[in-house]
Amino acid sequence: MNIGQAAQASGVSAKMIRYYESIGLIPKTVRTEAGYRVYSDRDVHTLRFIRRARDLGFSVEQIADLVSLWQDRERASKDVKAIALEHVTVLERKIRELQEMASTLTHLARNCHGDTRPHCPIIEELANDEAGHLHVKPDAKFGALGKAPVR
Amino acid sequence: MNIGQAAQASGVSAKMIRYYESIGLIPKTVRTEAGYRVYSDRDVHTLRFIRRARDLGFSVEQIADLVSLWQDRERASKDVKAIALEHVTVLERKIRELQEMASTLTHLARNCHGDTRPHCPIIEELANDEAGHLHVKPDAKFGALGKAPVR
DNA sequence: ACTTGACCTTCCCATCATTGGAAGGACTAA
DNA sequence: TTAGTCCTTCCAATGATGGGAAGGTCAAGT
Repeated sequence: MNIGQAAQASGVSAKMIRYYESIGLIPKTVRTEAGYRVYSDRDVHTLRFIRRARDLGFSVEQIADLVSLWQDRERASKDVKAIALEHVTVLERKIRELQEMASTLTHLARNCHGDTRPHCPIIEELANDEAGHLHVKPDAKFGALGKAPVR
Repeated sequence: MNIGQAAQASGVSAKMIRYYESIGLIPKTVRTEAGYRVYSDRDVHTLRFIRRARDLGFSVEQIADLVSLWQDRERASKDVKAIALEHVTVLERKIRELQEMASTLTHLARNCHGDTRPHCPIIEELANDEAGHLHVKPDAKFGALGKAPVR
């Protein structure tokens, strides 16, 4: 199977497969004489495992751990559980931050007429020198919405 | 006021002030003969406005809009409100995604003994060829947790 | 006057996951 | 043979930010 077919079958783009190989998340594949990468069903299985973990928001670093645990038949389930629960903690913190942002904005928007007049509490709050702070102080983990990498 | 003092007073790092200038979010400042940037209280006020908007998760692009609306005394409040509400929509979608990730993982972890035996539903779910999909399909806006840029 | 140390300048690099594209080789079907 | 699709590697960009180097400037203390 060539990389394109493996990509199709696993849901991981060919670009990302090469990238995962380059960073050592997956081992280097066998090549044809012409240099084409060749994938087995087993490789596709691994790629799907990786894609699902990405869908759950695990970082590549965490996925590397999960993959090796997956392939280790002697592993303790607590090792896997620990990674999962740690990730849940991070997810929940981020959820709280976003909820605070959303509720602050919703509150401000509710008090904004939204008409053609210039008065607007949203702008006024942002410009307010007194307040000095808003409800949310994002930690150094997640940035603005709308641009970050993905999947 | 030099850039360090402006940074202190506004809560925006000197690095970011120079960056914001380079991308045109804030205008080029006056310089001393030696080339030092000089800031007024008004500039600091603008920087604080920007920092608060960042704290609420607005992208630099959105902030550029907000800043120009802020400085336009004739602007209609609906223009500001529209930006805020659009952002709230994005925030809420992201919150939902993260909640689904967290609940899927929590569910799996609850069914994992977390002992020294190898049996682990978390790994099994990730490796499951049948399921083909998990609950969450992140959109192309936000990446894995734990690494993205910020504030 | 000279040194020290804190500040400033610009420039480049790294992050993280991902996409895009260019240039060129390989394969397949007509 | 040729067209078209696939593959290869390499380089660049994304967004917001931090880190650091190399060098200039300033203010205070000796």
